[in-house]
Amino acid sequence: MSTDETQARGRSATLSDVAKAAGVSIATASKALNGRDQVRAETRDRVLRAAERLAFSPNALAKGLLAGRTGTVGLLTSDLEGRFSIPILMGAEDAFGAGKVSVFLCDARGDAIREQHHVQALLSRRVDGLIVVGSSTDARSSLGRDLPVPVVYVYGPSEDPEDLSIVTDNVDAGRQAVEHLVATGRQRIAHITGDASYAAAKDRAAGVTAALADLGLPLVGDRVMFGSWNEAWGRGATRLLLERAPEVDAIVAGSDQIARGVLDALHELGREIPRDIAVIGFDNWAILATNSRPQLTSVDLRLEELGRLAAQRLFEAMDGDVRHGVESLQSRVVTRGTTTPSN
Amino acid sequence: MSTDETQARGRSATLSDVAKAAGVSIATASKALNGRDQVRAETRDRVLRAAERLAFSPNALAKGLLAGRTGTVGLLTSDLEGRFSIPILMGAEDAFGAGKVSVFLCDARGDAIREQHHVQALLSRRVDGLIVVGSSTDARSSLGRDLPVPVVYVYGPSEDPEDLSIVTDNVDAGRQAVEHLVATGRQRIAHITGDASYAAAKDRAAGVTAALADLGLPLVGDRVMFGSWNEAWGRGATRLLLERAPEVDAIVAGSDQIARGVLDALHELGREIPRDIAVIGFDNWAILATNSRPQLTSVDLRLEELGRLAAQRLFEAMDGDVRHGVESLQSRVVTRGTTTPSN
DNA sequence: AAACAGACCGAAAAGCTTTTCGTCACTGTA
DNA sequence: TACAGTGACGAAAAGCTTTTCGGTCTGTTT
Repeated sequence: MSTDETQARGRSATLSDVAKAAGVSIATASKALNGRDQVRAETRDRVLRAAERLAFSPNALAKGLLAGRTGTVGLLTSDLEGRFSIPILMGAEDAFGAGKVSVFLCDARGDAIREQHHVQALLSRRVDGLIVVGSSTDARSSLGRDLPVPVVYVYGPSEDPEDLSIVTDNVDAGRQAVEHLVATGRQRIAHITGDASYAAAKDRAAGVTAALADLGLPLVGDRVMFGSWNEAWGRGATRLLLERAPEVDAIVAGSDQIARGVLDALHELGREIPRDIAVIGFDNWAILATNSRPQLTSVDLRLEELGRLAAQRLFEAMDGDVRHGVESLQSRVVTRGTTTPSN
Repeated sequence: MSTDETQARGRSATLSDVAKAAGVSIATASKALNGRDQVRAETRDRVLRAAERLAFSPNALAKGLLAGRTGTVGLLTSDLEGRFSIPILMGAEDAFGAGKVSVFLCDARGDAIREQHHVQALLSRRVDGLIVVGSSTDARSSLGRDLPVPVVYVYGPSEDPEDLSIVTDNVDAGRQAVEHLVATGRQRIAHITGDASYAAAKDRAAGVTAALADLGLPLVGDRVMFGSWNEAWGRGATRLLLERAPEVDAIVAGSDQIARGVLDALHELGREIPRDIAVIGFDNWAILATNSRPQLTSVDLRLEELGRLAAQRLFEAMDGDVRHGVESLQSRVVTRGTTTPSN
């Protein structure tokens, strides 16, 4: 068949191909496809059909080159497991609107040089903004003030107060854990948590002790039990705790992992949960929380919401509305079987 | 100070700015920066210094527009947890070489429409290729044969044998699990696994039964115990199994999650691990495997390697060396305390 | 009939880089 | 002296889209 589809084989169709196929100029084709007026309905139709037929998809590179905006952002993480990054990515995708903005995900693996490398690559790709996900809630070094695009730090704040950081309020999270336990009738509360060198451990512990003090309740075991972020510590600490303070009727575990260890030890020691003793964790990590016996009540740090807010702030910053400092989000308790005798 | 850095405020420097600052033409500046010859050493030096001073970073959009290659690939996933995607992403990043290629990560969340949307967005961004990560090892529908860029399916294969898929050999994985148990002295082996509608469950079970048959060993419990992919099933199935066949001395669990449930139940029933009974899982998911008591021996599905290979195949396909069909990778047993009385 | 308005469309520039090819000056040679 | 050859550099095109502005054509008004 003789055809005027002169589009080269393999190359995807260009606007010029569409225009030729529809028998109009490039300018008219562009206007027709972008819903501009100044195009007769019949002409627009012809162009749209041609575009459809050729599977035309406008070249975002050319568009970005022209507009100065690429509709892409970089998400820089060091979170090897994707435990934080993925929910944050999803929240960001939601906020941006699917398809409107695409996200470059880069994993620096904790290596500053690799991170610098990635930043360079992202800037040369002309991302419209950068989201930096911390590997912990501890403050991390800033990417610097002189980047040509806005940056939002998430989960772990930047050390530079001039930067904008979006974090979960971990002190409040600790407080909420205690308040939930008290609301479900507990009075003798202990706290087993992770490595004291982590801000997450310190902050949650501060919230726990402050809430207990406010309520006039003791911290059972006399002090916060700092240790490591794993199940083994949860088990060991629980055994120690029950020896020293067998009257304990609730344990705030510093993470869901620790909580799993706590539950394990409690089972072994013959305590029934939640009748004899309640347990609450942090992170609300489904794989851990919904598979324990009973299912684990946990403080959800609202990572998707963090991502959504970060994306929104990034948008605002692109439009010139730049903010500074740390913005905190409240966490929220997700109630399951370890604190309430549901099913 | 009077300056010839006429680069507009805020806009990042362009090659034209550099050329002006160095007092040469754009063409010469380009050649100097890209190591082309036909540039005098002194001139090259001047250009390099100017570029440094202006923090010049070449616009990848313009380069991509010209070259027809963008140095970007799309990674399309439906794996909400990032459990498969992140290791695969990291493997791919490794293979591409950090900074040379950037990865768009898109999560379709199991929604075909959203997926189509993302594919469109990626194509309009002119990615050089696509990696599709399945949400399970079951075959998934193909993106189609008429895409303008090569596609590699990872973890779960495409239904279309014309596509290239890179997967772990789950039958072999099941076989390896049995062989490891036998090598460590077990003879009475049972298999508790997930939902029989999943290819992963069926394949691993096939490998287990085939290996047992080859070795002339019985499948303890008489049949594969299919159920669900969670700890509760692992616990329940273990209790059932020990009632029916108390002589069992090893359990192949269909996943690390199930294995955790198995371990839990075995503890409750007073069996000592690995003295009385050994347990092996699949996935080698660190958070589960290294936190159990004892630590869990598991079959590693080598996701990073999968990602690396996918990236490599994608590269080859970009260069015209297109392959078809399913390429299988062997898994590998990671030995820990539930099969060998180490520490 | 002449001028005008309005609707529709096309030419061209801008955005940035790479590459090709042409230009220029200079050196060595016939 | 004239010429070819060479080394260094610049002009310009290509890659694709959007937008502005000017042009054409039809129909209307005085």
